[in-house]
Amino acid sequence: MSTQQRPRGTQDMIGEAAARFDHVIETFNRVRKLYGFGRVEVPVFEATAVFSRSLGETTDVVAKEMYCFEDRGGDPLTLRPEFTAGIARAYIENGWQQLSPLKVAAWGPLFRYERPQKGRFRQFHQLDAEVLGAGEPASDVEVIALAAQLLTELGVADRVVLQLNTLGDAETRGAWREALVAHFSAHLDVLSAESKERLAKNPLRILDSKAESDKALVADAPRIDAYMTAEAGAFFESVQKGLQASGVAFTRNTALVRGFDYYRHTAFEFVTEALGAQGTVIGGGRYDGLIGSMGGPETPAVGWAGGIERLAMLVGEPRATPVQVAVVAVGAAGEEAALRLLAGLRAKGVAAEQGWRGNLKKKMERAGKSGARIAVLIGEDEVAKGIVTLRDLGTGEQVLATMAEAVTAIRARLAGGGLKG
RNA sequence: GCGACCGUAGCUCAAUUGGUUAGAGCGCCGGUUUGUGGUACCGGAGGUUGCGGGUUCAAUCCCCGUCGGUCGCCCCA
Repeated sequence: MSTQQRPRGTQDMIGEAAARFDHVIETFNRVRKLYGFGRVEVPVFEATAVFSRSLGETTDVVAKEMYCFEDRGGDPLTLRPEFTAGIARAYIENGWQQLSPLKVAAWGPLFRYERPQKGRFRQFHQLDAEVLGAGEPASDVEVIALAAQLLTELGVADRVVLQLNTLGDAETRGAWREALVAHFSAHLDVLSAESKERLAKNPLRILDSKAESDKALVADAPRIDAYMTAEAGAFFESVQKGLQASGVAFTRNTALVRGFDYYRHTAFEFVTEALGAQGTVIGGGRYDGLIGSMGGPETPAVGWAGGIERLAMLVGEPRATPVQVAVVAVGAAGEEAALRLLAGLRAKGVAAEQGWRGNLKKKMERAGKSGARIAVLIGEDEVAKGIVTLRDLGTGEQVLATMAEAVTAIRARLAGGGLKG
């Protein structure tokens, strides 16, 4: 492995792993259309400032996790570490406020220079759904319901719980934050080293500290509910009612927070126990302050991102999607007829392939492994008589069909469940 | 960036206290069957034991470094 090795934290996938990955994306694309989310395409790299300004210069992501480079013209660029900043930039740059409320979805690779672990990679992939230009709590409900249905359709809902919290409006958040700083500052002696760090940079994060020594302090910490403005309280209430009406179960987690100041109101995470420390499979919230802080019009927005690798690890064996028909040319005599038949089948939407190599036995072996339900044999005899031999690979029974009607006969049999019929 | 554990055929794993030529199952290739797959039997290919250095008569095994993975911290999907 010393010669050519993939970069740390990247992955090569084939077979089942690739199929799981693909299954997550296909399910996402299907479900997001049910909610009227169109596709948005944004670049994989952006001017570095797009991320450093939106995420904040001092955050870990910007300070030590971004893949930054200069292109040949000397422009500072960065491989995207998240979707939201690029989408927000595009919204501002292209005047998409005219289209608001804008419901968009994306998926693709993201890059973070981190220490890899299970479910954590340097090139990883996320699903993303955003509503831009809507401040109504119903839009929060909609994006969360989309995520919930995605998890249900992936068959992982029973192993994932939705944790919900609110960060309030700017006034609420500010007052709560002040109270938290005061509370933790009064107990510096027992605060863990990590949390002292957080106190300066990101005090809300102390709430989900894993340090034993912090637990008691965190339990006593002021709760946001005591600082909630009437408006913020009503908003949160409305989101919760909406989720109930939508049939989406959730639990309140008062320690669930977002570090960036532009996050307001709703914060949520879909969490599993099955992936160790990387338990969050989908995380999101409302970020009403972001687009304004990036120099755009003040624009309310809410959205989420979900880790494709993490979801792929949770889904069961994806149902295989083998070809339906294996065409077997027996000797040189059948080769052209086999190609004609393959073209005819595929044109009619029947998944079909042929094994190119080996004698009949080998080709049949390959046909069996392909998972096809029907093998079609075409050799000298068939060509001479203008027929094909259909073999049911499940039962082994064989019938003949005319070459001219082969495609319809095969389709009928695939629909009918076998050669009989 | 910090701490701990791990690294043997494509995959999952063996290999006595350091001791001949590093084995097995699955998979792959070929044959038993010159127009018939899945089960069976026979055979074959495939390893610089991640890489580099050290200790030793002798290293898959002990030591150091490095690369990669895993688990946790930070942070986060």
